[in-house]
Amino acid sequence: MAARRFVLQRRSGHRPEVDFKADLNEQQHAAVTCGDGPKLIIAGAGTGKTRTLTYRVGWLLSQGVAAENILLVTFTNKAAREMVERVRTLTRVDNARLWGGTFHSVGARFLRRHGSALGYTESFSILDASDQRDLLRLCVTDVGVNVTGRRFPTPKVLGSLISLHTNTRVALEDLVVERYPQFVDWEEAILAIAQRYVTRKREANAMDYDDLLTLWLKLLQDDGELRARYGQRLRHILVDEYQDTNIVQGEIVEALAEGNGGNLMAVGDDCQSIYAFRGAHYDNILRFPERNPGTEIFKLEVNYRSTPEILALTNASIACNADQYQKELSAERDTGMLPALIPCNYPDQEAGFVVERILQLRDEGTPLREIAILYRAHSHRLTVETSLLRADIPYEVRGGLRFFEQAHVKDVTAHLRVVLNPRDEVAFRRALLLQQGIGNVTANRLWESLVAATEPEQFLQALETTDLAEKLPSRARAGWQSFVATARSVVECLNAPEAAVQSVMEGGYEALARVQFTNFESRLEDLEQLAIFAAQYDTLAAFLEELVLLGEMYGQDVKAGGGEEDERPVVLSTVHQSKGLEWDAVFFVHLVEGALPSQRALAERGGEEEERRIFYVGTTRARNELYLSYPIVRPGSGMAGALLQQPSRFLQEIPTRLMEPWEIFDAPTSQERSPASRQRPQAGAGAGASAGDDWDPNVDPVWDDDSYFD
DNA sequence: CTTCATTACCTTTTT
DNA sequence: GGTAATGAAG
Repeated sequence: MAARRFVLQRRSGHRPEVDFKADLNEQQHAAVTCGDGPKLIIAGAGTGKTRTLTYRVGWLLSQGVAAENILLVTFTNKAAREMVERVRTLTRVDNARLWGGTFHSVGARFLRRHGSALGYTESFSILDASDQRDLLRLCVTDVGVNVTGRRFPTPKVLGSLISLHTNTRVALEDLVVERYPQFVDWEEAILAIAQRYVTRKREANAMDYDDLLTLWLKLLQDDGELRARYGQRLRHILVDEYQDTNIVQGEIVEALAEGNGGNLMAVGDDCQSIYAFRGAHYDNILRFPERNPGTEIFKLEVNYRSTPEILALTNASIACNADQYQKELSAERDTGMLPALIPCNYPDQEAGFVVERILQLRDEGTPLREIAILYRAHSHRLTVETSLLRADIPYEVRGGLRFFEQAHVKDVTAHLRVVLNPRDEVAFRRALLLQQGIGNVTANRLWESLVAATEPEQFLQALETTDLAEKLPSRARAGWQSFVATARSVVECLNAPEAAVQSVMEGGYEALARVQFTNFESRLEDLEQLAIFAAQYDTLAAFLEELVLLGEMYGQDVKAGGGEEDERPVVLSTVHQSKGLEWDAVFFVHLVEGALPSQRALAERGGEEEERRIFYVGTTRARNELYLSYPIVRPGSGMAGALLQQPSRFLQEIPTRLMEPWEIFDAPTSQERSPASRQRPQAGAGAGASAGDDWDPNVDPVWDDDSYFD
């Protein structure tokens, strides 16, 4: 039979038609079209960093570089997706083969392929923070410290200690002395636990977040051939948000670049480095030129995002930091309103202001989705959230517990994990302990007498052939059988994640959830969502990996009713989570000493500078309007305990002409006229503040001369 | 051995 | 409002 010939066009070789000259300013164009070798792009806030990176990828493609020869590492998955999407629309090239993602997700991909050299199988588990705690708890038992009597660090503290140690390479002993001097007596035990933890992870065929980086680096360092192979393949390495990389990440990209002739482009803004707490290494960006000889530096200094007024304020603020690349951001946009400074008497008044002003903005035509409320720490959002709820303004909270990290989601996925990776003791125990009549001791016995297995079918066989069932105490038998039955049904679903989730639910978890949780309805809804989410994936393995590494779905997203039906809500977010985003109007709340800068951060080296950068990142999110507010009184519990707070030093150090002070007055409502219904926090006698209806002269800032803060 | 109740201690930021 | 350690009852 004669076949008809059908020629597929090679789309990846297709030359995109993009007018690089017209689309970019001079600085951007220079960075986008530069040649080979190490490059450092210092991109100020709002200067088109994403655009530049996107066009750089487009440029490389237009020069005939194949998509699979480009590695694009970004800080969040969201940034990665956005970037890939923008490249696609820009070049209309199929770039599915572009390697892109966070360090952790790229590391996981690498280790799935090459982890066997370190004794891992392809289906190793990834431990999140709570798995890490569970495993550490076992290690504490292993080491056999007597934790009664004297205080011993909790698994959580141990976890953060170990993590900081791996990410900063500071010796554990020193970290204990520096950060937890109260535990110096336990130094020996802590070291033993840390060692045990490493062993335990290997035995469990599991890696924590940090392993995804350190083991990746280890393979690259140990195996020159591998390094060369990846260098060959990844001809162009682009790293976003370089200021937030840590030592390990820095060495990973340098190791990769060693194999590709130093073709490494780092993009970032040292002024936006705000992740020191998890080991971000400021020197990575500051000393990049030293570490990579021949580095060409580009600066993007034209700000397209904010009004000149907002930019003047942010420039003035960040100028107070000494150690940085010199750059002067210039505004491109037309003039707008001065940033507003809003001193409030107490948190409720601050929240009232935010709500009232948001309603005005909405009336004036700013959609809610173009408004954000930012704060330093999650706890600062509470009063604002309550007021939004009362005013019926839809809002969305970014952050909090991630979807995957909620107990009920982890319970379900533990069943899937242990089937996929039968050496995962953490998952095994978690799933088994849910059963009635099985506790710690029984779970231990079962684990120990189980024939070691690495494959799902093998595991199932071990579960079924083992004569454990007869030896179990009678109260534990039903639970064990139920566990085995669920495992059996999950094994059937290795290529059907949705069905796997459902079989765990039907295998008894739904019934358990109804009994265990008071809010079981919303939890069951979550799990339905989980099943729907799972349906997108072909295999259990892919599903689980996406969940733990790309888990940007948040479970606590609160959406108040009201408003227009499909009106996208106001965003409430920590500054950290707002990184890379922008809004027309930004309310930066709770700007008091102790909150921003936070008390604890100030105790650390470089703490004040880091906090100032947080202030900088927050304020630079605003396009048109910026509202800086703070409550003066912190209400204590009841009548006593109220405290006066100082406005943040980051407000005080800004020249006053760069802000416009707003005065807040309470319009008495009918409710408030009746003295019995007053709900204001009462200030303590010693605080010198009272909470009457009238403007209190003790709290009222004085608006004369040049200072608002005397 | 398991399970449940009670207590103290938090809470900076996250892949 | 959440977690972790502890103790007592079944």
